Amino acid sequence: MARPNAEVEALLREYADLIAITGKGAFKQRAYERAARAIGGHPTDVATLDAKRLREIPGVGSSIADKVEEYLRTGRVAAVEERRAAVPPGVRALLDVPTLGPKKAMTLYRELGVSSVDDLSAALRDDRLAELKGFGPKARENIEHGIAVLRQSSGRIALDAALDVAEETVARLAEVAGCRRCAYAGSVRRMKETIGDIDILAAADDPEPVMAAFRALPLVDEVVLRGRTKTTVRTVDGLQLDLRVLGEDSWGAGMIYFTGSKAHNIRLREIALRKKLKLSEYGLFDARTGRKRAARGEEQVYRRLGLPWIPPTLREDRGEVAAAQRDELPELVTERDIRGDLHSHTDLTDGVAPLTEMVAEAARRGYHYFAVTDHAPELRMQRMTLEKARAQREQLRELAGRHGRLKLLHGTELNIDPAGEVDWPAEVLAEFEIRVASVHSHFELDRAAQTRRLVRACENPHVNIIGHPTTRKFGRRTGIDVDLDAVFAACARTGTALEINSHPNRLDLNDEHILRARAHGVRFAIDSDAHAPAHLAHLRFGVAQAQRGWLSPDEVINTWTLTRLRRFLRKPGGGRGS
DNA sequence: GCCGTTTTCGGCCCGACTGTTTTCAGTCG
Repeated sequence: MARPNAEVEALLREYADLIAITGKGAFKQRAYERAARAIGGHPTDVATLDAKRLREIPGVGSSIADKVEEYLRTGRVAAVEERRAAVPPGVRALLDVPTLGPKKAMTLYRELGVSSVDDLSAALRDDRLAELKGFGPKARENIEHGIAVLRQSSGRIALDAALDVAEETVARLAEVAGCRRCAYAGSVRRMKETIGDIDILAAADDPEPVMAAFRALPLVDEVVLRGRTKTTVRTVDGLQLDLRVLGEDSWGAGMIYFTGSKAHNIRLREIALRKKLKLSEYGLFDARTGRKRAARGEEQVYRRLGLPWIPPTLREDRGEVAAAQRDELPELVTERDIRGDLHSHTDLTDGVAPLTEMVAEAARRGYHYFAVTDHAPELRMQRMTLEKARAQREQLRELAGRHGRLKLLHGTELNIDPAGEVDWPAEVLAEFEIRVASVHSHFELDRAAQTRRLVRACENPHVNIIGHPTTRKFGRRTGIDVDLDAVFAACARTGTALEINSHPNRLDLNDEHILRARAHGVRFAIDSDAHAPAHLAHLRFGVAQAQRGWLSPDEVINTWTLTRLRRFLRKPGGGRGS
C-alpha cells in the first residue's frame, strides 16, 4: 500500500514501542526508533537494497537489516510477531494518549487489564485508576484531557495518509477494463487538513467490474454497503472508502457533486435554481424540460452557471462563489511558484540526512534557493554549538555553486523561550542569513503570556519567520492559547513572516488562521521543516493549505526572487542582517 | 541494537517539567 520505506518505518516503530512497553532495553528501543526514522527518510526504496546496502543506512546494523529483509521477503517479522503476542494492540494504542507513555500503559494493562482507550475511559469513569501508584488526581486529569484531544481527531486521518490510500486506489481501479475515468474527490481533493472518509469516482458503462475490483482491494477489511453504483468499504485501519460509478457523460457534474463541500454545492444549486436550472450529480438540467445543459466537464457546468471554474481548495463556501460571480477569484499560489524552502534540518541536529543530501534534493527539485536552519543551542537535546553552526556555514560555502542556479542560505531555527527571547546574542544572530524562531516548550502558559512571548519574538530585529506558530500537532496537542490577531498584527508591523509549516501532522498555520492573518497584511513562508530529503515533498500540503487560505504568490516570500527575499530578510532595525 | 581518531566494549541526545514516589520516575521535546 504505502511506500516500502514507510511500511518498514511503521513496523520498526511498532517494534520499538513494544520493546518499551514490555520494559527493559531502553537503548534497544532507541536503536529501533533511530533506524525507523533513518529508513523512513531514506531517499532510495529499501525494497531495492540488499543486506549490505541496508547496513549502509545510518542506525541500521546487521540485526535490523535482517529484519527488514525478512519483512520485504515474507511480509512479516517473527520477532515482531512474538512481541505482538505478548502485548494486545490496544495497549500500544494507549501511547497515543498524551501524557501516557510505555510505563504507565503497561501498569494500566497489568494492574487493571486496560487494553484500549475505551477501557481506559471506563476505568477513569469508575475511578479505578485512583488505586494505582503514580496515578494521582492531576495525572488522572491529564489522561482525561489527553483522551479528549485524541478523540477530537479520531475517526479522521492526516491528509498525507489519506492521499496515499486515495492515489493507490485510483491507480488500481483505473486499470480495470471498462473503467474510462477514475479520480478521488471529496475532502481529499479539497486537501482538507484531516480526512474522515475517502470518496472515489469512476466512469464506466458497466459499474460492476469496477465495483468488484474495489471490493477485492487488499486494504479492504469489510464491505459495508454494496449497491449497483455505490459501494462503501472499511479498510483494515478503520478508514471508510466510498466508490461511486457514473456514466462518462456525467463526469464533470459528478466530480463537482462528490468533491463538495456540501455547502459549496448548495450555493451552486441556488444559482442553478435562479437560472431555472437543476443541478445534480448527473448534470445540470433545464428545470422545466429536463433537458441536459452541461455535465461532461466541471468547467462546462460552472460556465453554464455563469461562473469560472473554481479550484477545489476554495470550495468551502467561504465566499468563493460570490467572488467567482464578480470574477474576483484569487490567483492561487501553486507548488510551481515556490522558488525555495526556508526551513530545513540536517543530521547536525535532529535531521536524518547530511547537509550534502539535503542540498542535493533541493537542487533536484529545481529550487533557486534553499535555507538550512538547524536548531540553535537552547534546545539542549540537539547539542548545537556556535562552533558547529559556523563549521556548517563553511561547509555550505564549499557547496555553493555546485548545483547550478541553487543558492544556499545559512539559517537557524531559534527557540522562543517563555519570555520571548531567543538563543544567541544579536551579533551572532547577524551572522546568519535567515532566522526562523519557534516555540518548542512551555505550551501551558496563559494566553496573555503566550501572546507577549510571540509578539516579543516578532519584535526581535533578527527574527524573520515565526515557525509553526500555534505548535498544534494532529492528535497530540491543540496548540497554545494565544491571541493570534495580536501576533498577526505584530508580524505585519515588524516585517516578520508567518510560517505555513507543511508537515502533514502540523499544517500550522492552518487555512482558517491564514485567512485571518492575511487580513492583517502579513507575509507567509510555506516551508517543509524537512528532517530528511523525502520531506521536502511535504511542501505540497503546505501549498494546499495556503490555497485554502486564498493566498496568491505575492503574499508568499518564498515565491519571490532571491534579491527581493534578501531585502525582506533585512528587517527594519535588523542591523547588518546579511 | 548500533557504533567506533575513546574502536569489539561500554557508551548511547540531554535537560526540564510534573506530579507525587519524601528522593525520583515518567514523559516530552
